[in-house]
Amino acid sequence: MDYNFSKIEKKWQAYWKANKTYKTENKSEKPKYYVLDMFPYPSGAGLHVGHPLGYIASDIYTRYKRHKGFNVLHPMGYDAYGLPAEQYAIQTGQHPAITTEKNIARYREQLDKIGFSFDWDREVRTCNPDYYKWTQWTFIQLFNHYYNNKTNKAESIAELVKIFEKEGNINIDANCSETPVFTADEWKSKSEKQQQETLLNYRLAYLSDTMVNWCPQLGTVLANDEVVGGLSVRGGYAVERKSMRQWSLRISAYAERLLQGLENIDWSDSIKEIQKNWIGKSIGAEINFHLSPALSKGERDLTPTLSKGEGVKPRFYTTNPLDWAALKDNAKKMRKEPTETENILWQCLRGNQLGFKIRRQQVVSNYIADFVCLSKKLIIEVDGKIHEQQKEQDAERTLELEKIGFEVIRFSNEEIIHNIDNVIDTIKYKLESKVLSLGEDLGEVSKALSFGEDLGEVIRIFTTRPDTIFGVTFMVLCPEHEIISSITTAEQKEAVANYLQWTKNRSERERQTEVNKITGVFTGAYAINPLTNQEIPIWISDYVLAGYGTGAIMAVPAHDSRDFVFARHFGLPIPQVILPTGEQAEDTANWKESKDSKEGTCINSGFITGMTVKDGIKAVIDFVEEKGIGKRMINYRLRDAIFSRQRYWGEPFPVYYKDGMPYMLDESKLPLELPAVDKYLPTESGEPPLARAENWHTEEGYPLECNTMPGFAGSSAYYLRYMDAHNDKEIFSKEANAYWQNVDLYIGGAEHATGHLIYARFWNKFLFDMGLCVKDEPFQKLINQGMIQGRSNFVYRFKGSNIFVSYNKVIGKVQLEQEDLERLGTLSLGDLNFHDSLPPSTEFKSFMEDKVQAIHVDINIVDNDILDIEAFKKWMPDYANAEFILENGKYHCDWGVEKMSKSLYNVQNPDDLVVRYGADTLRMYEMFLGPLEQSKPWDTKGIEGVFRFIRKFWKLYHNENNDFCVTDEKANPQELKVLHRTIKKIQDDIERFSFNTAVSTFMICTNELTDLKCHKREILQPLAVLISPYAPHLAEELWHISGNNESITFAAFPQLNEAYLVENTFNYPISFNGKTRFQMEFATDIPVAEIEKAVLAHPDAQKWLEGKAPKKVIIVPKKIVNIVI
RNA sequence: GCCCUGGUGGUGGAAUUGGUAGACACGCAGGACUUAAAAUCCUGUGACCAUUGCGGUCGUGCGGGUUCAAGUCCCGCCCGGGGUACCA
Repeated sequence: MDYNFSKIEKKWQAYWKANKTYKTENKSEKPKYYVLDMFPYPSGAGLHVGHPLGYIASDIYTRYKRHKGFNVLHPMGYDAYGLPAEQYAIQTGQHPAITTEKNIARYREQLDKIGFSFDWDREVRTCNPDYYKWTQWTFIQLFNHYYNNKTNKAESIAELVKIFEKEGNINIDANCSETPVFTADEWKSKSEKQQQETLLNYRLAYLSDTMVNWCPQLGTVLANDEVVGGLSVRGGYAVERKSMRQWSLRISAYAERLLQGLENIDWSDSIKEIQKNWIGKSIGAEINFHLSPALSKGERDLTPTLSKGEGVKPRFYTTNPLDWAALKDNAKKMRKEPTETENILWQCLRGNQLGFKIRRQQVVSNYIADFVCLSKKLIIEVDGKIHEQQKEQDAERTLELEKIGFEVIRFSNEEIIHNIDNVIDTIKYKLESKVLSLGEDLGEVSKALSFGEDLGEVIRIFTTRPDTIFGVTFMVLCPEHEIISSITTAEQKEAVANYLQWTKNRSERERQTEVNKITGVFTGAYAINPLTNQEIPIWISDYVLAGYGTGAIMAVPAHDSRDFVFARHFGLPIPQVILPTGEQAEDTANWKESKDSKEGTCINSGFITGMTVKDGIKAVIDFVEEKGIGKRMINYRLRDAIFSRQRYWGEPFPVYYKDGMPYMLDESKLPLELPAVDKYLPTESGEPPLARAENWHTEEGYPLECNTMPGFAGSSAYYLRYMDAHNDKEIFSKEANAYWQNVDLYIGGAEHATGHLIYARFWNKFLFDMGLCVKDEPFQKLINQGMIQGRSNFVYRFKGSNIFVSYNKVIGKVQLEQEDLERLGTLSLGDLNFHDSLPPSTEFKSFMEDKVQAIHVDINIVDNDILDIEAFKKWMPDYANAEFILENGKYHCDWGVEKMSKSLYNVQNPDDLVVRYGADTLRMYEMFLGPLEQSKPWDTKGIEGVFRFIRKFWKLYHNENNDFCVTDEKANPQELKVLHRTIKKIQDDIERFSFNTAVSTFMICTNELTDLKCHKREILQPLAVLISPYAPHLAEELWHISGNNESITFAAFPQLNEAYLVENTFNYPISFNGKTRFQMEFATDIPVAEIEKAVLAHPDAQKWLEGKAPKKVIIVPKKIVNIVI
């Protein structure tokens, strides 16, 4: 053969290996460039053609950058921990390390055959103790740090402890679990255990009881990104919610920085969007809704029934939450520091002395009454000296209080000091004689009923739409909400208990799949809308999630679809409060769904009526902040990452337990190696496999952690370790990191958007905070290669027979012959006359669809959609006696694009293709398929074209006898133009990662040079460098036989000389009203006016003008001439 | 549902800034070479009309719009792929 690719490729692969051509140094005069691939999990199946797609692209870019004079770091390694190897170990008893080792060897062999320029000296394997030592080390650092909101970075726990010792935690603003305020003294009086417990609230790696995704089949918990639709991503097993004591990483502390960081990195919009959604920032407000007082705990029996007594439902309270919030501090202060006269009077009134319960400094409406008897609605005011100055205000106040049914009596300071007995008598008389009208009577209130104060029982809700607060008609709590037990009324107790039980037993999957099922229960309690003072019923439903916001919502049925269906189902009112732009208010009874409009005007909304949604939101938040009943709040959906796995094949935690508290091993004890176990299964008591290990404790005898780390632990900082892969003193040296900085180009699948790509950014930001790495984003540019889909082939079999019919006869494109019909005689084909009904009719097609069955057929026995009938018969025993109805003597298959999968018989293995066409052809073909980022079907038939091209390229350098024939003859301008046009285009294309068009460019260039019969060194030597990133073996061979002794790897990229590209003439398309009609060639420097003259004079132009004068002539130099008629 | 993407011949795709739509390749058809096959080379290949020749009409998912000019920009839909989901 002319071009012996297998000999050439083996030769140069051996050369590169022997000469360590791709070994990269950490010190160089050259500028650095870091190209990284997402390292693979070495599965037993080996690589398929989808795998190397990204590796080829990154390898091309790497080689290109080397030609451009960069020192390029391009490493590879293995994400070696993982479930498949462990599952295999459980089944076979073989240690997962052995399986992994074997799979890695296979991967390496496959990778080597494709000619990648990885620096294998830097290889990492996450399961290697030298590597996971630093995973463990980083975990210790996470444990020893907390997130300081004031400085917005991670800081040392040791420093935090110092602050606790000095001033407690009052001044600490940390991103931590909920922790009560304590003083320095309180801190010091805590036991060691208590202190450790408190510190766990702060640590970035912390142990806590968490609701986790427990997967019984896998016997482990899973992170949120490992669960989709209630099923595990690996294996598709059911996942349930369960509370377990687990390690978590406080990634939520970094939510804002993870979000902001997206602004400055060059990633695709779609992947940024996925991360933004995953982080899920929502800006809104937390607002306190007070419980309706009469239903506060323990006082239900004392319920006042001021208004129409509807059973136990109260309709009265002395003030509203707003005023209470505003005045409570004053009231309390005034109680503590009474004036002299107030005190004298109080001593006579207190403790039921008069037979009536009197309270002092009670908030009534928006005033603080000095004394009040609620059961008789009597207020007693003591007027000090200032009364003289504010008589008017006091009169007004009296009037207001009378309006709401109170009587006010006043005494002066003098009266009380000099005539206290008289004052008491007056009061007593008033109280005894006062008779309230029916329904107004508050009844006898014997126990202390501090209305205002007990309004302090609040439920905090989170909303992003505070502007809709006037449309709230009920509140919904998540079933886990802790307040439920204390607010549920006796009547509702049973119903609530039943509902809570039901939700508990409902699986996460059921909950998610039965979204349309509306369920809920009324607690019997009411809350007060702080803006309207209306009471709203409090419901419980599992459509409110415990993990988000406060686990409680204010329901706005008119403007939230979930609240809407809930309100409809339970018959709750639906008032409209937002008018979407351009709409009229309507009766919500006629609505089919809510109007969740983000734009519009507030209506029926008190003081925000008429405002836009945007202004309304601001106004309400300002209002609640001012009143101290709510505040601006930002919520993130991002949850802390659960970091424990109850599995064997993962990094052991460097953790031991003392007195039930976790402690970190000393760094000198690292790595803590994975111990041997007898079985890779949980123990009988349900402990993780590590509990089976012997001597799994420290030298002092403290037990070691039995969980292992999850898959993302080892992949979160591997890009940093590559910089200094063999450093046994530190995770990487400062110098190495200072030189390599971060990854310039990262290529990998988009499926890691919410897993690895978030965790790695978090991990990196933490190391950045520690001052270990210099960049706070790990991956500057990210490209997600598209999936390579499979192209499946189908054959059609007549149902109930073993007769296969060729594709075009199924769709009716080719007629069924008389003999075909005879062969099908036993299979009734009905009345259709096929000879007359052709060409294909939909009728025919649907008829046939009913008669035949599509069967997947192995793509390896199909060539160009033509089935190899003999191979098919041998393929499966069932088909040994298959009969065929052919077209033109061939069996044509149908085809379709599906995912690449063994079960669909459409898997392509790169090794076969390398054997048949060579690595260079495979590399170029994978690029030629289409844009890197786009998903596309793998179709082998196109590979022939690339193979032809490569041989044609080879022939530029060789004559008919396959002898090297490059000459030193001077190149002519035409040849130089071809070369430099190619240089320009190839460079442009690589820079914008458009590898498919680059391959086309090589083809065009080769076709042109072939036509020119060009065999000149001046052209062909630079051309070899140009193609070297794509077809490195071919290029290396041509480079050497052209007389070079060094590897082509570091040859300078050909310099573009624009001078060769200058065109003297341009062939103008002449268009009329935008439609191109003919062409005319003009010199590029000719004046526009002359072009116009010449064009209009052209006979063809005259034809199109039809004698009319052109309205306008547009001439864009070197682009187009357009004549408007 | 929401968000992101994409939709161009029989197929993969090209058209980078609004300026000749379909480059390049596959496939297909015809031809050359050959005893034959493979390989190689040449010609044609968006659809429709015309075909003796010149040629003409339509055409980038659909419907509008902006412009001298739209695959490309704007508005409204339809369909495929991916992400996400009671996230308030």
